[in-house]
Amino acid sequence: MEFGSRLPYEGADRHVRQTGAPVRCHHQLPYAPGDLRSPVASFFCPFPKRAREEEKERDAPDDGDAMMVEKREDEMEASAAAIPPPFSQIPSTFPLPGGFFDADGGDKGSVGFLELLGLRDLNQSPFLFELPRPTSAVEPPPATSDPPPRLPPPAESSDTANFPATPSSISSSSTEAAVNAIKPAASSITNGDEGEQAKTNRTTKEEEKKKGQKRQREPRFAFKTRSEVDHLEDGYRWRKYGQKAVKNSPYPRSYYRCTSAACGVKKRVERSSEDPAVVVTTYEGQHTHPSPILARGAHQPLPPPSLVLLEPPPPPLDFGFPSSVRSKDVHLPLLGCYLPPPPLDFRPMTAPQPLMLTSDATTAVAISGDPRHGCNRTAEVSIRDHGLLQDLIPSKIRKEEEL
DNA sequence: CGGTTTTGACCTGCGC
DNA sequence: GCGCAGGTCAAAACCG
Repeated sequence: MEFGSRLPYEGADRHVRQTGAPVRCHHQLPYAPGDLRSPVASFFCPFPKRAREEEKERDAPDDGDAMMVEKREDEMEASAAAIPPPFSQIPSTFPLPGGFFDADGGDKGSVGFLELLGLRDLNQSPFLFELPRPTSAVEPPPATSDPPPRLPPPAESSDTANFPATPSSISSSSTEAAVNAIKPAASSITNGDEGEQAKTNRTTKEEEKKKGQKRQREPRFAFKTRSEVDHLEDGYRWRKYGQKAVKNSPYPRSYYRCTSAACGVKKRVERSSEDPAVVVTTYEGQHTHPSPILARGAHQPLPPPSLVLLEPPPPPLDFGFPSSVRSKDVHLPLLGCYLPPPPLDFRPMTAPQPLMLTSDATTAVAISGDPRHGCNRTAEVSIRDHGLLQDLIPSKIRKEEEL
């Protein structure tokens, strides 16, 4: 049996399976998307090992920190579950009850989302977003779920919706592979003729092969969430298209694809073998449409997506909500919105820039870095737009940075 | 009946 | 070249 899914996983996934409906929770949300209380634990960029290796090569040999990060990423990818130190270092502790939000179970005291982002201690903050996409796109970490106090909703989404259907965003230097990877998928869905599409896909790959080009995956980003629910609500509808047992892990990995036509976004969901309470979700690609849920879920005319996520205003962190809430319904603030934004002006970074956070084409935030590398960039926060970052970063901080 | 999930088979990349 | 593991396909089953 290839699918070891009938084990512990079953229970956790039941919520989704029983309904047969779109993987989406309809329960009362313990918090609104973007709410600080959301359980996102940590982010990491699981982009292709190879790419990372290449990047690593380019990286200065003396960049120990960077190396460590990469290694961890590898490990992470190897077993999506492993929560390597790097992440454990992340201010993963959310001031929430029952450690629900405690990404790594550590107890480092209360830490706000911003702090989580590394703003608390820019010089040391180890964590967060890594956008290793060497040449191109940056992975906008979805600030997902968590609570980014304010996530850029699909609205900015206009971003989301307007994102050049993917490929372009992937970029400049991004290889054709990336583009091809997306187009085929999108078209297949659109035509409803997956069979042909699949063939097309393969054909494309073969062509790439002939050309001697290596197939490149779409930029991906992942995050961990402590939740009982495997599939976290993120504002989009997903269709499960596969499940595989994961080596060295009792938990299977599920593969989902965005149900929207022409949207080739995929995501993988799996539980950490080390900590079953942790769900690792990896997104690949970017949505080419607005969140279907926001579009229809509201009872009232929806404000611009961005606004939607912004409200209700995150209440003071009152972590006293019922335990029943825990993990039952985990809604991620439209992660899709964070998917690879249009080509950013990210000059080829020599080394992985740990803590790179981007919300859209014009926003980039290096939350941390290696001081030795002039990563003063670290604390370098360049906010050029009014997207996610602005919501995430207090104006005060921004001003300071700008000065 | 349309959409989603399940799941065995198949494809692909990678390490040895 | 071979084997393994990850990823995807697609037919059948399932569900509302």
